[in-house]
Amino acid sequence: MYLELQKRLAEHLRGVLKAKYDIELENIPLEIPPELKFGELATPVALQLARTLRKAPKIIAQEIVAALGSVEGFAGFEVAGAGYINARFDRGTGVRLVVHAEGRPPSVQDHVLVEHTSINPNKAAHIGHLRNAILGDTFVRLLRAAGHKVDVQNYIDNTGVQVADVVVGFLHVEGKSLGDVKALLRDLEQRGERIDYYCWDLYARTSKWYSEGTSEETEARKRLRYATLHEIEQGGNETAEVAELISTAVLRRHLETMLRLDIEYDFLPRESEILHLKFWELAFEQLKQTGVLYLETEGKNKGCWVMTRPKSSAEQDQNEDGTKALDEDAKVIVRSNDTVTYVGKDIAYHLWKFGLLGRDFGYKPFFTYPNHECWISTQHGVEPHPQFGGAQAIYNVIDARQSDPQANVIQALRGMGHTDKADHYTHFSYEMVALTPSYAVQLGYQLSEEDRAKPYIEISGRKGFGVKADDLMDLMITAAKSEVAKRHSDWDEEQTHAVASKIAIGALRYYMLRFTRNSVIAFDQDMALSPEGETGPYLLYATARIRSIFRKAGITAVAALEQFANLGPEVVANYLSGEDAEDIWTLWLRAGRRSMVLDQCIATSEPAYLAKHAFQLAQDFSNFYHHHHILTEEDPARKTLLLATAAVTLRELTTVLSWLGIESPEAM
RNA sequence: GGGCGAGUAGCUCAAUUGGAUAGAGCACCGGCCUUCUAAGCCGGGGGUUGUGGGUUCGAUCCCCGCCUCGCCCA
Repeated sequence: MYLELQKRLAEHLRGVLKAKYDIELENIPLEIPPELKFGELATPVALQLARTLRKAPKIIAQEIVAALGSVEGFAGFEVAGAGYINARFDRGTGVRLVVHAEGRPPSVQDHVLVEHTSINPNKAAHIGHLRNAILGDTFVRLLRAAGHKVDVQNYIDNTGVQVADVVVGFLHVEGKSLGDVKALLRDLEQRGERIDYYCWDLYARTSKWYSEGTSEETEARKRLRYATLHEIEQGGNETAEVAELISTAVLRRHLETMLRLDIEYDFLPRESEILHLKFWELAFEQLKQTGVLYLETEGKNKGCWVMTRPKSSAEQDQNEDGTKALDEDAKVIVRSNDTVTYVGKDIAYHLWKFGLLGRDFGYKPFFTYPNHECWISTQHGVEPHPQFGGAQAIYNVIDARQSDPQANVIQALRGMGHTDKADHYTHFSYEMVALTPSYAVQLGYQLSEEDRAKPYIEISGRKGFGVKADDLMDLMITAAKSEVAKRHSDWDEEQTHAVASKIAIGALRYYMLRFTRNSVIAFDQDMALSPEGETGPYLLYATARIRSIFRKAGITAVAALEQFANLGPEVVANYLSGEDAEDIWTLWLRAGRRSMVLDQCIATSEPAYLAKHAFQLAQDFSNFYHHHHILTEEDPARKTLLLATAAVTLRELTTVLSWLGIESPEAM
């Protein structure tokens, strides 16, 4: 409703400004007033024009209102304050728009690529990875809801130092052979144990092992580490085979972990193929040809291929004679020993994403979801396969610490002349997840006095503060279960577990989404699961209450809305006027804001606005619920309206929750 | 040293990207179950938006200086 009426009013205002003042304004500012008494939409446009028109804003506002006349869907306009124009919706029309028009048909059909999760496949996923995956998955749902065609990618760095470390652990700390590792994998499989958990511990032990012993030993271990990394990058040897086995097994576990949160992927591009298919060599040629990279001939970066960083002051780019000055601050892309940096490989990968590389991965199926297949990169793939890459816009869900390398890749694209692509490259950055001190204690960690006073405890492998994603979900489900069991002693184990899982996962997802991206989340299980406040359970409780009403009323929410559609608009408008109807109208207004909030979320890459919207909807409903008793309402027309209000709230809540990846239980 | 982000109520966070009296949640105090789920609702107190200037009809938001914190690069 809001989106339509907003557009309609903007059109009319544009027309008036053109006809009356010969002014063409591209963006007419339209906002939602702080209070309902100011109407449903307002514009400060008269304030804005006061200067150019050399008139008092109030006069301008009055002239605009007079020229507007009547606009369909609006009950009227008035001038308020210093020169605001407040618009009132026609409530009968508004309600009809909410009932019918809130399911906007998808219109855009561009190809968008979202990359998220991207966990190193060398140990179990932890709580920080959950924020990444939940943010990414939610944004994918939002893009799809808005009509975009989206491919979901999960980039796998299976040849990096992290994988090398765990391989060192298997081969040199534990002294296992390739055969032993194979046997271990079979063994774990049989016992139903998790390889990612096994690696979690082994990785910690290996990190410790590096720093132990005499200085000769630590030196030797360091060399071993890089030799192992090198062998993995090379491929075609036993070390690489161990890495492949382990990283693939851990990757499967990660996909299973994410599936618990209803998170799926379409394609898993791997670092190993980027290396073996020589993506970098192609990119290197393009970078040289476009002059983005140049060979440094002096200074500390002598012999390196470097890329100039953006300068704050452009002066220092050239010497007085016009030659290029020595730029010590340039970003090294190829080191003097001919090895390429991570950023270099990333540039190549992103050329592929935009379809600019001129080479493709091989593809094979890897993981089967109920409704589709997830593919993985390989050197020699199968035919036929779906088409990935070549996107018009990309979003990389990567934490804020990576903003510098991400900026480098964007800069390289721009330097190569792909400005349009660079403009559609979004580093979807987010801050870390930490723990509240009390939750860290609850998890069994020893905290110093100083730590207890902090707002949050940073998760650190070194300090030993880590929470595995699966453990966290298990803990939350257990906690939710005991709450459910308290209230529904008649439910069997299966039903209790199913409802508790929905509550726990919903609580987790909501907690990860309610904060804007660049705020640090101090995670606390009790806060996330709290039935009060801005939490998942509070939202789910609202849906459960509405469902309960319809069970008792003996009709479905859909039927209630159909019945309501038969009521005349005048009747509806009549019931929606007056003081005691304000909370009903507020709820309809809120329900009518969904598509507007969706647009805002996508424009700003900020899913938190929808999380907030859902909360406010639930809050408005709770207020409505306590003021109007639906089932005992004696006036049949009014009862129809009240039921429809509950129905539309349920529809909106469940729709928005599904976009947030949260499923609501029938009862709780 | 350079770059990015942040500083808002006792605490954790918002603020439709320059708009009306800066809003929520938690915590605290008081009230509400014989009626659709009290995992709820209603009411109350609580603010010099780090700081000093600037831009303008109007600044939490934009510009400049300073202070503090976090991260990245060197």
